[in-house]
Amino acid sequence: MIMNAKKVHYSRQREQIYGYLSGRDDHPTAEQVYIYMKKELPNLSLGTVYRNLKFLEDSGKLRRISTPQTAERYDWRCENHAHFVCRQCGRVMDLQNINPEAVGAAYGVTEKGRILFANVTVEGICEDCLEAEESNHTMTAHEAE
Amino acid sequence: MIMNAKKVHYSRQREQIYGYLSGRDDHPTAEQVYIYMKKELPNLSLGTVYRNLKFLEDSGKLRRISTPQTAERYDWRCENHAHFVCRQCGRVMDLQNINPEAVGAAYGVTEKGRILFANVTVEGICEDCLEAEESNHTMTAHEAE
DNA sequence: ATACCTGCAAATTATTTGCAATATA
DNA sequence: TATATTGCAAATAATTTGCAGGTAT
Repeated sequence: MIMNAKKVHYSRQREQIYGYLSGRDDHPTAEQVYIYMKKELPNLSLGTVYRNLKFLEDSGKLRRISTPQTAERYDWRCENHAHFVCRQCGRVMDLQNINPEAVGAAYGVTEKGRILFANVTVEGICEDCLEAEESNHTMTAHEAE
Repeated sequence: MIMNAKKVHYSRQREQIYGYLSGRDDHPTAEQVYIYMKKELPNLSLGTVYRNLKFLEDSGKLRRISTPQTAERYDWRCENHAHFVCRQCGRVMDLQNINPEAVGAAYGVTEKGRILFANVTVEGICEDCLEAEESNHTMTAHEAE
């Protein structure tokens, strides 16, 4: 049976949350969005942020990315693309686009299921953290393990 | 300065948790491990399960895998390999092994950071869920969106 | 004997949800 | 006016942690 599609009302909160996210390349968490937006909308609530992030995700305007860290991050670039995550500082950087079917083929998806998306996240230590670590070592000598 | 390495004591809990995980190919969550282990060790506590999973992960005997679902899953296969996750039933299946450097190269890691690991997860609907969905459709006619 | 580990319960963290009030269509 | 959306606070879910007692070395 036809589900009566609920009509979407405009909301300034939703607009601004999307506006904040779009264009940036640093994949903020819900909390980060909240803290920033609070400056412009002082009585914004965290629940509203979560609700709108989910709404925007469901309507295909945002993508949620799960990293080995706890909190989810949000990305306005919706084409399927890879990420690099620094294990030290947690930064998430964009890499190239991905063809999910191709990834499935490359890594041996054998069954006849439907492929919708491929999550490719390269983990490591970013250049900056690596440098910081090195200069740290030269100063304090060797650490044991 | 040399950190006095703490010596590891044997514990039956740790042994059995690892024993339970190793060999299986369905990637249980901490809760699932707990529920099962409880049968053999009736006064096992969930905290102990978490502590040991983390211990085993840190000592390189288990790998933790983050899927789009909430709870973390644990995998005794530690070589870097890809997974297929069904968005419907949540099942996680093993795919082929991965060379993290190769993935980095393939998707354009440009900076000189260190590459440690690559997370490749193909998302989709598995064969079983697809069939269930289809037989459902033939019975109940079309759904609108 | 010492230090690691456990069970238990309370604490944290991330996210979701019920509800009355408010804004949009 | 009807209903989507909000703010607030309470509720969940997943995981972590402090502590007192138990266990391995």
